[in-house]
Amino acid sequence: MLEAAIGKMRGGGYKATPQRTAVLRALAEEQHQSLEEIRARCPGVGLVTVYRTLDLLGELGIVRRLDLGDGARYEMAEDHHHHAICESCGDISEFEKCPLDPTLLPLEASDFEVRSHSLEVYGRCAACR
Amino acid sequence: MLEAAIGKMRGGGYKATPQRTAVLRALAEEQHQSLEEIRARCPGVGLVTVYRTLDLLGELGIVRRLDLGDGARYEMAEDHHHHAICESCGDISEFEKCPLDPTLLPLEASDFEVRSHSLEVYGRCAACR
DNA sequence: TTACATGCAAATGGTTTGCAAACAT
DNA sequence: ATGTTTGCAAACCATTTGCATGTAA
Repeated sequence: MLEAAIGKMRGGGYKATPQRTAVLRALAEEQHQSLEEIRARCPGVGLVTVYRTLDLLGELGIVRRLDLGDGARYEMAEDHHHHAICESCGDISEFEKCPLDPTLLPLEASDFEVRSHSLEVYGRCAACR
Repeated sequence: MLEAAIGKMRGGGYKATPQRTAVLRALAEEQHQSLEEIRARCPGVGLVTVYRTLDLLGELGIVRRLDLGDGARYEMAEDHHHHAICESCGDISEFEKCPLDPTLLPLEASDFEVRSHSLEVYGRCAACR
């Protein structure tokens, strides 16, 4: 899992430094973390380096950056899932099953080449109803 | 269209000032505009007021704030549509038809009450292929 | 060895806040 | 009259950049 990411980095001509792998490990521990959450998981790594590493990993397609209303969040791109955001308490949960019906995608017909997608569902969670 | 939004504002105990309606009119002119684009459409309104108005309209559920990778963008919440973002040139296009298959939504079964959703498709547009 | 990576401090830029003047009801 | 809204300037805070030092390959 991390091996693949490290391989991608090396393949791109980038060095697999301790800081970069530390950030990677932090990312693997939990979905959609904020920068501070990530940073808390790799205390030895400087703030600027975390930013630059996330940037690099983003370009390599290893991490995905998202903004669900509060600030920026990051997650491993590989594990495809979607978000359910409670508008009342702000809790974010995930679900794996993708309710997209590909035959209903109008882009199939057009010249747009679909590479990935992102789906967020907003509403109220069980606790807030 | 704007009438409904104005009514909602008044209903919430807020005044429908010229500045606020100017921002509303600006929003109605085009989808997913950046703050500066909105501002260009209502030159007389102060920067801070635009921010505060967008904030207010957001709370009232009239506008939706989104972040597609570049900064924040805003659009009228009422017109439900989705985004196709070209990863190469950054162009954003919309499509109306919603490819969501509601029966595949796993949340239906759980206690999460779905109010709205947001879908973005990433890939390459016709011009960039 | 050597080009790449790190980290501090400082710069930046979008967004928010304090406060006094203008306004709607 | 009274409470709301506006707008400037200043404060704020997340993110980026310059540059000297450290390090992976």
